[in-house]
Amino acid sequence: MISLTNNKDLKPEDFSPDIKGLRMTKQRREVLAVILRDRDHPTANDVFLRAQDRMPTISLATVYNCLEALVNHNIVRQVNLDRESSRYCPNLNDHCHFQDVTSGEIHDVVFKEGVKLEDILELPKGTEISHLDISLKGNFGNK
Amino acid sequence: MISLTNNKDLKPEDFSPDIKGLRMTKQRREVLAVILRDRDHPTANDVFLRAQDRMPTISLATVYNCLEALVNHNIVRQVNLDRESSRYCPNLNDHCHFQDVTSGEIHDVVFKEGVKLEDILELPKGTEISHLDISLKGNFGNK
DNA sequence: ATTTCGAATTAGAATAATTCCAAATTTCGG
DNA sequence: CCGAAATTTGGAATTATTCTAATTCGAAAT
Repeated sequence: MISLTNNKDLKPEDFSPDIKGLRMTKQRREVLAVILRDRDHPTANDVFLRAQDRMPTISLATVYNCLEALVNHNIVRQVNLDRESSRYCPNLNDHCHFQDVTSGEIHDVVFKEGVKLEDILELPKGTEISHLDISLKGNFGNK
Repeated sequence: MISLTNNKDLKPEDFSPDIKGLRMTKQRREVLAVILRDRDHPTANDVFLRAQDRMPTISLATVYNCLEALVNHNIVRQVNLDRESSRYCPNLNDHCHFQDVTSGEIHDVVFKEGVKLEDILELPKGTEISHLDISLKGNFGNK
């Protein structure tokens, strides 16, 4: 099994035919490879342009289809910041996103050890959280 | 001065000519009145439809313009959930948004007393947060 | 009151991201 | 290998939002 969180130099051929029950077509493999290669939170169009290098016939619609499939199967995360185009992120660990206002770059940010949402939010009894999205904007410190 | 956070029954005429340095035109007053009246996080189009009741000549473009002005002057907050249309919220206190998956309703949620972000996030030294957005989805408890 | 002039409003066109569609192709199970 | 089902494809359609250019408004100065 391939680690989905820590591979820098994968090639499309490296992926086994299926991942998490999702049929891995050539296109899906390539789209996933692009997202795993440059972990810079690309938009669908970014992914499209990069995928074209190795697969000149791929279409933008297919990239959208592939991204949707990958997101639905929890292989890739969709990141929405304000009204901008969606971006895609292969980091499946719990984390949130910090957009640096000067560089535009998006950084993954993790919670401190042991933090639980119930501890910080005033939620009525019986609330069940299925999705959580935290995004920040500002000047990202020297990492 | 009018409280912007706790008025249920305002009429457009109640607003003084300017709020926070923003010139209050008829349309801006009406748009603001709509948002203060029904605090259900309406979209721009919702606001447009409601504003038309009292002001049949108002245009959708104007509603967008007014909303932008109100948001830029921190009189109203813009709320973005996933890729859906923006919604607008007159609650200016620190809070986040919980969308109930069954009803679709959006609830304001506040932080527990004394919670600071620096306490819960692993941020590099020197980071300055200018904007923060937290949104949740799931089943909202019995409030 | 009237004039002036920048700001605001308006209707409609334009844009951009995303989704839809229908046809062609590929894949999988038998 | 065959047929059904899924996927890909290019282009059209959709939708939220922004832009544009013309008109109107409104406050301040005359």
